[in-house]
Amino acid sequence: MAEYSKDEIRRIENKWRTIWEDQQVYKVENTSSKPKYYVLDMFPYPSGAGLHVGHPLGYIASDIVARFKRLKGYNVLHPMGFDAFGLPAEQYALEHGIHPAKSTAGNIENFKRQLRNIGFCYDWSREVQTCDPKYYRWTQWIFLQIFDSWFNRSKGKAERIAELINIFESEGNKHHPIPNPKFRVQQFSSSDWRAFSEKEKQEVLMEYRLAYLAFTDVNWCEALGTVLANDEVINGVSYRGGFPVVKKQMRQWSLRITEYAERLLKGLDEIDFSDSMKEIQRNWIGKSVGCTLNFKLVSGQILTVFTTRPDTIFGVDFMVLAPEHDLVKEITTPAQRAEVENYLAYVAGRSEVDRMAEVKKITGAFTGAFAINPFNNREVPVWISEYVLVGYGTGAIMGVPCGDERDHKFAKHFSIPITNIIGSYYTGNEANPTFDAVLENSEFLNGKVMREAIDVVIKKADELGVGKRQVNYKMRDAGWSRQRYWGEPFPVVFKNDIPYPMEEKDLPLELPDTSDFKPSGSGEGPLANLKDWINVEPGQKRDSNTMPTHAGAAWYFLRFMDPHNHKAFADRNALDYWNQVDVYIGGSEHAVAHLLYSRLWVKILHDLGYLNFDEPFKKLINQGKITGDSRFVYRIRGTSKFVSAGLKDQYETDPLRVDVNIVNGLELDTEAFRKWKPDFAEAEFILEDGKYICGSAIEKMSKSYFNVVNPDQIINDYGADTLRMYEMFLGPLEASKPWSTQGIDGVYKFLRRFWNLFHNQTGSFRVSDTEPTREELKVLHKTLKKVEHDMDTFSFNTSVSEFMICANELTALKCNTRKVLEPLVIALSPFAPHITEELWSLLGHKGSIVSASYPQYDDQYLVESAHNYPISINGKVRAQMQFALDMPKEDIEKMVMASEIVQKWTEGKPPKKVIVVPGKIVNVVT
RNA sequence: GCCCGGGUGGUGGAAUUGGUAGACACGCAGGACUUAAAAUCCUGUGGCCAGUAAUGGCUGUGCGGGUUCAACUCCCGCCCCGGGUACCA
Repeated sequence: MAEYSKDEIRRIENKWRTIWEDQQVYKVENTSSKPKYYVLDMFPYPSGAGLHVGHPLGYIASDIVARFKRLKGYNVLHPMGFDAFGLPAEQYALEHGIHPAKSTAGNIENFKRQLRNIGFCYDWSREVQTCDPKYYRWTQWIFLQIFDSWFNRSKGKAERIAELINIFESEGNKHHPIPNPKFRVQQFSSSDWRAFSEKEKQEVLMEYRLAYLAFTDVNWCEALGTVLANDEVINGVSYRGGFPVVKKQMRQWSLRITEYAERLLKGLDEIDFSDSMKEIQRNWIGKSVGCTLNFKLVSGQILTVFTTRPDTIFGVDFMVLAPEHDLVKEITTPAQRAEVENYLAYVAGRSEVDRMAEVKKITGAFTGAFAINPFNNREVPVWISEYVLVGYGTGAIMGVPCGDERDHKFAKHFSIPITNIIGSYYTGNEANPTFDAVLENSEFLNGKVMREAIDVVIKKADELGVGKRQVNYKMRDAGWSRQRYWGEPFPVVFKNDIPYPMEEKDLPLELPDTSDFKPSGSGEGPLANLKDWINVEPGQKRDSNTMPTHAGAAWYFLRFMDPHNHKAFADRNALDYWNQVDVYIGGSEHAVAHLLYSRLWVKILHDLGYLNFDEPFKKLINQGKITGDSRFVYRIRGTSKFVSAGLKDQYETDPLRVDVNIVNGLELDTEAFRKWKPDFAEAEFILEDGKYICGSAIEKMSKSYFNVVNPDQIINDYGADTLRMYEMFLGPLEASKPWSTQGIDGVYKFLRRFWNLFHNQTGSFRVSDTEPTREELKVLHKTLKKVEHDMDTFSFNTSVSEFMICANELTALKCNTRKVLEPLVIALSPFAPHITEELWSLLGHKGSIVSASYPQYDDQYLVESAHNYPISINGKVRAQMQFALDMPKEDIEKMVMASEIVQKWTEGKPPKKVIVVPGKIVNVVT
């Protein structure tokens, strides 16, 4: 009947895609007697460029897991949606005048078409789009819940603002100090609280809210007209477009993620993320344990520093304040005023980029003030320098040049004398941050090892009342306002400059339709241009900003559980049933932002009682990037002659990227090249060995590098099953690798060979009902065991190899018995769903293979026949030696040797079994 | 600089986590089929040496040491590549 040809593949794949859709084969219910399993992909941002072969890598892996788990009897949630708000659509609108809603919808359609072609088992009835008002109604609702909560430090969890108000009314804030030490009110009693005006009360509450409005230093990007999050700024420029970014004070929404720093850190121990991912998050949170120390200044003020190394207290030779530190103006002596002001002017004139570029540059100014070391009353000079940051710790440090590299350079540069407290550990040339030195010149610490002295000093400081234990975090609160149009509006109304939450019944606050997306420029968002919308009624205004894309993405995995609910973000039963995402697959580029915000939102929702879990993702897999493999041609300067790569050094050439699709390996299709662009129609070539050889480079896959390979093309040439298996075959899921079609034929040949097992030479379907031989069963069970094992470790590349071996062996055995082939069809179906559906129906089954159950392997077929020999130790049979049947006789001596060795090392612990192959002990089971 | 990964044939990559390194696939070479080519199938394929041959020997997992009966795997030192981070006290 049919050969596994291009036409047949197309017929089979189209047929099954249609059946899957028409019969809603992948629809999943929220109620089931089966155990649940939740497999999730990081939903894509639907860019205009469409999918390239790099995108589906993770989707294919998760699809395999989802199909496998389904066959294993789980009720599997495997949804897909779109992270559809975002900057690129808005930039596109500014440049082309096409409304983001329109371009986004078009892009989503294209993505869905491409995804459909790969044969994923998504339950599309659960699709969500973050820009859909029915969706972002709940993004806004959750935001309001966060707005309506505060972090109770004594309980370590979020609570409702109403509870905080109760506390204030009964006891003021003595047990719950204001998180911000600079707020104008710090302590208030219950009667103070009652005496506050409404505005004052709201201002105080704002200092506690987990979503709050405050003047903060933000990353302002003039070119984009918006504020960027820290993770959207790379090396001082915007991650999109590479525009300069400056610090600016603006009234912004922020999420008080810092309150959750400790729980976010602790939670990492309970979830299965890769070491590198956990490490990135830990670094981002940046916990450091140390203490504060108070230095009295000669002029009377108290200067508090934070240090992780109180053990070096006797090595303090100077103090440094951040230039922006509050004390600077106050303590500067008249003699130093000019120098300090000069320096402040210099610092103010430096942009983020300058500072980034010149991190190593040493600058500073002496204030003229002196601080008194509380432990030995030594007076040390107080300096200011930009290497001390206002935002971290107390904005001031104690300088210990012998132990800290930056302090050392600073001391050398300004000729400050250096005290050595670590003896020979300090050479005089560079600082040594060791913990192991025995302290010298350190009075009561002399003779102590540094790491042990830390606690001694903290205790002593506490006794003397000059310091206390302190934990600091690098992480900042998350800026949550964007001066953009294409995002979720904030569901609040300002009255008297105080934001009040909108009522739930009035949600969603829909994004107004407009064609004016231009930022207002002043720092207000484009929504400020829409006066009717902004001004609700006299004295009542809306927020002109919108939320960042992270908002919609911070909880979408919850919405998938119950996507059409009008009454809640998801029904409680559905949330309890689906619970955590069992496996989350996506790129490591979301290591900090998305994954931290998702974890934060889930923790808050958990604290407020909406969820019974407080980590969203049980296991995270980071699929590697598939990089592009670019090709270059070399044009001789000023001509239209192109020289082959091996000869290019003989000429003066310019490299040009050429479309990878007209290069075969490294050999350029010169005809196709002439047709590629009109400029090259007249191209001439200098060949080597009759071929034009291109240069190559591995770089990211990008349209502008002409190295994009579109999956549609591969599917057209080989079919989706080949694409799926080939992407898995390419290498370990988590490894990055360049895309290359070298080898795709091997996968294609495997599928054809597999197909041919079921067909005779003329292409007719022919499967026998004869009993399988032991050898055939061995091949079957070996494959089933290997593949099932690989599922646990996500080693799909070796599974594909195993299937290839299996097909080769069964072909050699001329196996065509149903009892072997049918289980294999099921086992292969997660990898190659189309071909297996077709074979499944040819085998006479009605309905989709998804309702089949996964075959269990049986170890009895895998046991090797072997000779068992007893080993006597001290006259008693203590162990069995197992030998392969075909072991030659001359290896007997080696056996004896081996058993002697065994006796030698198992004193008292005789092994149960020793497995030997010629000349070697393979395994000793004790 | 610091913190994570990683380095295995011509290529992508296997190796049950300390047990016959190089599975599987690509590529290449040879053969079969064909008038020919493509496709397909079969055989060989880390390197060096010996042998007509079957085969045998040596060597071999970035470099240098070490532990072990046994090391790609563990330990110490170094080199290189990829990712994260960047004055965080």
